[in-house]
Amino acid sequence: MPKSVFWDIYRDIKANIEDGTYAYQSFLPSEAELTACFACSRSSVRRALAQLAADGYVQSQQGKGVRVIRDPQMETPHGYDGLETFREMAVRRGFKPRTETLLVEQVTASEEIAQLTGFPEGSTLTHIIRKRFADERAVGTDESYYLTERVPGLTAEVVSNSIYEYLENVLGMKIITSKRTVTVEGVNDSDIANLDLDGFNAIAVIRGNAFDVEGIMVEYTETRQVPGFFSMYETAIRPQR
Amino acid sequence: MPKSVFWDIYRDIKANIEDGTYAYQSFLPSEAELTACFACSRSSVRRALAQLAADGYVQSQQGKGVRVIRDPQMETPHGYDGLETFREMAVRRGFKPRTETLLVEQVTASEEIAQLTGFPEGSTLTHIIRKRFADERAVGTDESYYLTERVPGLTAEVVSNSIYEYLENVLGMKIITSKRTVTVEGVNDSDIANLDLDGFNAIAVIRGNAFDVEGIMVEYTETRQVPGFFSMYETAIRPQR
DNA sequence: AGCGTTAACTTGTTCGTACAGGTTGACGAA
DNA sequence: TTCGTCAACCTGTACGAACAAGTTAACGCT
Repeated sequence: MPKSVFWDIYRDIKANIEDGTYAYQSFLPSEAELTACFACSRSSVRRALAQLAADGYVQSQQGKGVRVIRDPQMETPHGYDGLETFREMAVRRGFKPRTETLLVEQVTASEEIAQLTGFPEGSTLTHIIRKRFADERAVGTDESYYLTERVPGLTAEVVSNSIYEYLENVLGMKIITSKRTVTVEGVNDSDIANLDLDGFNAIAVIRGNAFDVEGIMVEYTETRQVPGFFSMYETAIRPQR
Repeated sequence: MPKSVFWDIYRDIKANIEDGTYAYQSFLPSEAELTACFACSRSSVRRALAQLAADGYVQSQQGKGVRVIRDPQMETPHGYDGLETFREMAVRRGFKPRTETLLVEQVTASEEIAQLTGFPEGSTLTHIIRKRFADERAVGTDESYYLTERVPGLTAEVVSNSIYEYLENVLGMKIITSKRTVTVEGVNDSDIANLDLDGFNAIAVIRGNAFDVEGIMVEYTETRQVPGFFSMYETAIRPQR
């Protein structure tokens, strides 16, 4: 269900921060006041506040209160995972995005592929390579392996649109957890052959795994993006252990 | 206090995942069993599980259970914020780390600096520029502004060691929330002058703010690191709203 | 005036309970 | 056998209560 008490509170407070009702550096009403205001339990209020803190909107201090630490004028909104989609990035920067599918094939995971992707050796995988264009400039490549057993029907036609939408809307599958490693590396021969590097000789490399609702790893992706076409946002909270 | 029930449970389960007692893809004991096992309330167990999920160790599925989605053989451990410190990176890769302080000065925030850093115009700031060496190769620069009022005593001597340790141990200050943006950009004149780029013409740029216990922004940092000397790890969980 | 105590707030942690909702396998009717 | 029902598990959400611990300002004593 997309509705629950604490998410309503979360959205409400978040909106008030973004429109300036709760100003940057000011204190939110106390948990007791919010509890009364929303006519719910303190637990629900606290859960909403915890989510807001994880998203970098507020920070609470024992004995004092909960302070707004997000200035809507300064900060750009990002998706839940902080990683800007190629399409989002392109649109935001005023480029026309286009995706070209270079390869769609079924493979059996060799030891080498298993080592690279983390899939068990011998798995049947769908191997996909795509190229990203912004105003017809090749700015990135995307090489993915999907577990065919759980993600069937990935054809060239399907892949040319959004794979994410296919998973969500057609297969009714949801990605719950994603793990990613970001590095910056020198270009390789494929990059030189495939991308309009515009003279650059280093690129952003994002390698990641994705897990479905059952906790099965269904995707391994390696995305390589030209400088200027990669951006990532993150909020980190120091644990109190 | 660094000890509380749910952190104990968190650590215990985490250790069992990392040493293989709870195997990759297996289910944890049910919340009821864990509650009995740890002789505590279900709430505490659930809080520990929530933290483990946020850290990419487990994923729960309603009606079934909590599955281990971390393979200790595959994945490298990172700090709480996923961003590898320069020192950590150097040590891990077998390089000898060294930090050189290029500048320590007090400045008053001009409109330009205010715009860049997010500090209020007119604030007194400590401006620091440092250079990072790995085996005597200049692989990164670090330009920071600290709010002098809250972070006093930043001299060249102090800065040549770890600023973080100075904040924590000498000033007794803690950074609670950090916000960061990561991009890959073409090199500028300073990079060319200061760094041993080894032919590379693009670098990782990490811009970030840090907030202390009071929720006051006390630091703005821009870190620029040569390709091969930057790595970041992240786990993202899709919200269920 | 200066200073320590205290009372009244705040958030942090833990407990217990109840019910909603998803999953699975056992059971019985067709 | 086949299929639907249901009971017995599981996690998800929400409530309420109690106490610990940090902060602040008012108060009263010196």
